[in-house]
Amino acid sequence: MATIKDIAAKLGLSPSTVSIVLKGNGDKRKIKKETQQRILEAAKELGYKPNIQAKILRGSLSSKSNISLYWVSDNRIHLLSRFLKGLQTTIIENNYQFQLSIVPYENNHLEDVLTQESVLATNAIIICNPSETDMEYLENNDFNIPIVLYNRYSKKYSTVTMDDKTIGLLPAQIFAAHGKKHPALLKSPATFSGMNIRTNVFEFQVNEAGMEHPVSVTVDDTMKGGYLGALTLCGLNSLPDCLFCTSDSIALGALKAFYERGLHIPEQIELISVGSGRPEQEEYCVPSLSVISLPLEDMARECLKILSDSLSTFDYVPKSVAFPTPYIPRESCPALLRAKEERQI
Amino acid sequence: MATIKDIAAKLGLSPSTVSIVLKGNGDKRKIKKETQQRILEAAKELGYKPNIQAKILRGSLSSKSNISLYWVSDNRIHLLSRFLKGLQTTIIENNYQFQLSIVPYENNHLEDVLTQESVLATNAIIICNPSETDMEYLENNDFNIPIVLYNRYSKKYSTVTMDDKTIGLLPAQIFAAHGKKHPALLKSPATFSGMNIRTNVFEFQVNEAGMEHPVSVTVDDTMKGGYLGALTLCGLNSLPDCLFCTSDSIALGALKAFYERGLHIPEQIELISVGSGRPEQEEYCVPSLSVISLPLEDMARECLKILSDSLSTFDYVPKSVAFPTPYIPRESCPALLRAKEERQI
DNA sequence: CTGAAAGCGCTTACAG
DNA sequence: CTGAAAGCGCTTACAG
Repeated sequence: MATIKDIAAKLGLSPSTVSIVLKGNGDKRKIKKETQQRILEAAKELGYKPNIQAKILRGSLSSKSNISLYWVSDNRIHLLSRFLKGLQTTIIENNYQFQLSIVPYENNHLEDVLTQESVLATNAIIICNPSETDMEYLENNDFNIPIVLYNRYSKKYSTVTMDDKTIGLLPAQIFAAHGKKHPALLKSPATFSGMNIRTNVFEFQVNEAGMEHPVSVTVDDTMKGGYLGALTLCGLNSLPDCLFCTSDSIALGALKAFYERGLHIPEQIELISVGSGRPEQEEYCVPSLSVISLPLEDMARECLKILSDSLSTFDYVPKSVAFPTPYIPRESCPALLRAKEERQI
Repeated sequence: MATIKDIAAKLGLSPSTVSIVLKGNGDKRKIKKETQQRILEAAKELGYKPNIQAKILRGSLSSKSNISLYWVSDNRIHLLSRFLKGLQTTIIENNYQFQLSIVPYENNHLEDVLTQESVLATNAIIICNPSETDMEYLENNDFNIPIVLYNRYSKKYSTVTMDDKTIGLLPAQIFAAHGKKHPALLKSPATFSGMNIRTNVFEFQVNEAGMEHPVSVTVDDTMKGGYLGALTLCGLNSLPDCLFCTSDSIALGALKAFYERGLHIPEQIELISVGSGRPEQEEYCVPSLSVISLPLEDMARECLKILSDSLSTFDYVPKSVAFPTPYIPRESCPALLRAKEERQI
């Protein structure tokens, strides 16, 4: 990497002069036009790239703490805006002096981007969506800065979690209370163990309640996936009378399929989804979606709080916070007025 | 801001020792336990915050270029994920060595965050959603680094735009070709002049085509806004037979209202929306949305390309790229087979 | 019109 | 067990 010194050496000038010209103050400081030309050309030729770390350091600019947010770059990216919203609100509310960097990574390849070197370049880290493989990498390495995991369990790092058991339990209990007998499950391939907990608990609890063993269809975590999965359900000899979807995307796709097949929701099939998407979308689809609501924004806020505390107290002892996932009944599975388990949890 | 030197001075130790302990290598380097304790306590007491710029500089880490993305922190934040997706794909495809920072700002208050000081701390900038006030600030100030504006016009900065005229023109032409007479418009308050262009051109063109003057309702740019706006339309003495919505959110809310009122789309009212949201959502709502498609991802990609070129060639001459906004007919306004203006534009 | 020198905060190899 | 010194790349106040 070429530096100002390199350019100066090449041209037989001093670093001062080169710096002045590169900063665009050549005219103001009356550097000869010709000299300016030579400097700019040399910069281009040598591929000069200003080193902003040096600029910041030199200028004693009130440098903000850098928080790096690691987010997987697959179709979970559309959840990022809810999470970011939570972070930004918190930053503004608390007047946190944070610079937020987004680091994309590929599923199972966290280790490619979260290196010891990259850790040196930030003050604290939020890690979202790590797979089992990624978690193993995290557990087997040491990074001497505050790190918080979003929705993952660890003894080594701070965590902000929700209760995956409840997410599977609630829909099963509600369907049971509604007298349903034939449950179905539209799920996407598990990208972390919590997803298996959700679906396993649902299947277990549905059995406990004396319902049939659920029909389970694994689909892509997209609206198209949900659409195709629901078509599969429609093709069965006997239709399910209730359906649990593991994401909003899947549920929204399923709604379209049921509509096209002339199936009435909730009359023929009650539907509850994991509320991972935008609440506004859940409210304004037809029929509106009953969901187990995931408090992404609140969790994002808590991630930042934990990091902020760690940074200011210099205390990196792992801290864990779990968030409730309340059930929000809407049209796709209306509340029974008498049912006590459907009160806000 | 306390530094390592401050801590060393306070304790009568050398900066070396303090650095070693703070980095977590105290045991490895056999620093007395007691000394370590004193250092950590002093760090906490003085509010020590490691200066990562200094760390990076000192370590000669292959520092990435920092690209700052300025995005307004109101409900437009849900569009951010599409934009980010475009950026991330480009970064990965081209193996760009960029660190991406997200800088939130309040509408009309870009000047609070985009300061000369903050510009020193980054290599290049993408500015999204500036208001007229924000644009004025930009036009009246000089920043000596590459800056690209997303969806705004400027002679001073590079721009990546779409054709706002076409966005208003197409729906009017299509409704006219379909023989519609009673147009309506659901729009949100203009946050930049391009939005006025879209709606003005629509209103003008609809008149040109001999249709009635459109009923125009201004609503919040949310699904709720669209829902309420559509209810207003339903309450009119004579219903519109076609409707142009200035965002996906508005259109989706409107769909719900029409459904509840028993109005059939497209039979009774044809609907075209500005396709600002997720394409998957447009496809899987009921009925699916006909949209003027905004190529956010491609535009994001182009923003990054322009900055990357500027950075490598050291050439900050403004460059402008305009993107087409193709019409995508779906169920809410099906294509007439014969209509030539409905071929992909 | 251009250059020499100091220093931003940190870490490391070396010395003791 | 701890310290003195050098240097990462840059900019600025000063000198000439």
